[in-house]
Amino acid sequence: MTETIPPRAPRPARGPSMADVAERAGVSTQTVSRVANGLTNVEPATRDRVLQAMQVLGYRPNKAARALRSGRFRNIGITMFTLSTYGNMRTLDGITVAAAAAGYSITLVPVRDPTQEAVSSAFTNLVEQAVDGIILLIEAHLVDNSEVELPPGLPVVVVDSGARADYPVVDNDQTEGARLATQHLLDLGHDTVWHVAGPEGSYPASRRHESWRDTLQAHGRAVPPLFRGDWTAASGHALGLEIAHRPEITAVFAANDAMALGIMSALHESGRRIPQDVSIVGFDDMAESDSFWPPLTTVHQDFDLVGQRSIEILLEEIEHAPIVPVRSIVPVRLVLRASTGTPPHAP
Amino acid sequence: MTETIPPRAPRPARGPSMADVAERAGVSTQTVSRVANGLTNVEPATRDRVLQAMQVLGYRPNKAARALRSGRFRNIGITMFTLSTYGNMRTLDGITVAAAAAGYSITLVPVRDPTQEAVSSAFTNLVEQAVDGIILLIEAHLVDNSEVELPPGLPVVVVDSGARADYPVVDNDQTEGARLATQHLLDLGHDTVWHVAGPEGSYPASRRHESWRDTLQAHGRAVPPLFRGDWTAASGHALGLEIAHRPEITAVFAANDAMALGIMSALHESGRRIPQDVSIVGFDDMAESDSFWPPLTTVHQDFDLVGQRSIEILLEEIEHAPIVPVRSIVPVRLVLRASTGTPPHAP
DNA sequence: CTGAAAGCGCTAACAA
DNA sequence: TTGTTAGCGCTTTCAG
Repeated sequence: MTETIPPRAPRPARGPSMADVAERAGVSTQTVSRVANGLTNVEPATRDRVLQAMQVLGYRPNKAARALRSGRFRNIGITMFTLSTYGNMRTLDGITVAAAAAGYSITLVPVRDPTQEAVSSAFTNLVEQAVDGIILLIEAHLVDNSEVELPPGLPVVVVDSGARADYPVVDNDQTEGARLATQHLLDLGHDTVWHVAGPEGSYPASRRHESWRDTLQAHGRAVPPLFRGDWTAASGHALGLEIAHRPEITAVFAANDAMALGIMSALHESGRRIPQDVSIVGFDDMAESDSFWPPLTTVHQDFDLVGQRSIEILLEEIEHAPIVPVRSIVPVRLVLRASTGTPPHAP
Repeated sequence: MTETIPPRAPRPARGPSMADVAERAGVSTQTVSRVANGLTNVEPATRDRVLQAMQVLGYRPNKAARALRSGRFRNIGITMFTLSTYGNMRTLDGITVAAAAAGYSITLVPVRDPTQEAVSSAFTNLVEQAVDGIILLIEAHLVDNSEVELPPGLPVVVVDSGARADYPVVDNDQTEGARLATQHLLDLGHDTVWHVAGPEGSYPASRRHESWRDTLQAHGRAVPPLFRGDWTAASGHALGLEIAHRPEITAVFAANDAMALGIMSALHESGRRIPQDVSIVGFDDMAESDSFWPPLTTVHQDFDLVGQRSIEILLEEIEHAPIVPVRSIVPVRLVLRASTGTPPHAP
């Protein structure tokens, strides 16, 4: 469907420079620089001539040269796995908006796989970008692994991969979230709670898993075997088919909303009622969760705040201080909707 | 929850330069440059000494200086509204991956509102970024408006805002998608099809709307009044409540999956059955649509391909040709699932 | 295989 | 208010 593009002469590599503008306006480059930077000590008449020359020539400042002089790029690098999960996408959104408000732009460096090699190579890549600081949003244990060398010499903030003590970290309160979810189901009268976890190697998945287990143990409840998903609704659906066959399962805590959706779909298919037969709690509070059927009880994460905090800490580092191991935990809350209820009577 | 960060001495602005490495290795900066760029004409022993010096000093190349010399940044700017819609997010993902494969990184410049001012100011911002080209992903009529000056002097590709003839455009086949959706419902035997549209000012929303209308007219069917949503599931839910009260509505084409989800949720709430009472078709084919209840019949968009095409065309422009008004339409397809069926018998 | 020189576009510091 | 000088870190060109 793409029409072919005829080959052409290469476009000229460079646009007009300050020198060109200066020549056309009959002033020095310095004066052009002053105008470009909005300094006031320029005769209005001169300024106008310069402005006009810029206009005519289509001048735009060369950021590379500026950065070369100043040593600053006003740009922040972000490493992340492809934006395929809701949480990552929303966090990126929050970071981008907060950065823009502070006058910084964002450079994305994707990581293909969660392998140590891919991560290390992304770090190398990142360090060679024109960035003043780095946000790591890869939510993998790998980051936690001290074998992985974090990018050196640059301010770094780690999001959602929290155990490293040597770097500042911003993290949702995974532990509290999973506790709230599990506790809620126990409070409704369920004997125990089953868990559909996120993939191995994911830091948030592990934290939610551990907190679910700890909460059950704290109440002296049996800890059922784990269901292992991969964050997708499809994986939730597959596991949900299994869950539907087991009448002893009356309460499920899914590690994210997409998997919860898949589970609910499998339960519907199998003729099991929600929440009369099985109660479900998710994690994320996607914009759509309120429109799931039934509306999903879930743990709300404040992604915008995560983004804001990350930028705040990173800019502090960039502009004032060397790396400081701050640890910022963003609170979560349980949103009660219709997917949870009291357990069915014993058969 | 954030521990306070004590004020510190500002971090040193610059890291070690090539000159530092050269001095430590006892060679010229030129040799260091050769090693840094992986050129082969360096004695292995020399190379090793240089590499070691880099290691010790923690050298990283200064991209600004490099860009200043080469006139190229290997960086692409993207303007978009905050990533709150599925389609935008997936397209960004596709673009990022395709760009990374070509050795380019991505700089994000968010646009707050769909006002002419905000868009223009984002363009200005973008032009001053260190980018070699620009992708406009703001899917608004504004872009189409020739009053809005597109960023001058830089290669540009416009995604999903297609009527401008003066710039290359990549667009999903909105028209064909809406036609497929509407036709499918008519083929099932529905007298007519109602439409829940996206927000005014959105280019894809308009195209889907027009194509829905045209398809009905081509079949000599009544064109019912429009329902107007804003892409969110919440807006779909609100309109769905109204739809549920109208037994004459048996077939609905929603302009995206999120709104379709909201509509379905409202229908469930109101005790209307899908598809026995009302059939629904969406647009997007979100990863989750297959797990909606019932699984959603929808129009699949190939976002990865959109990303690939955009990058392909933009790089062609950057590396070879001046701006060429290519127009690339990415095909869509209808995915049949369980939310559509024959109309109910007349009462 | 290695080095010296020049200059990319810009701005800080100084001079006029 | 305006101009001159120098140099940020790197790579291209030309010599050795």
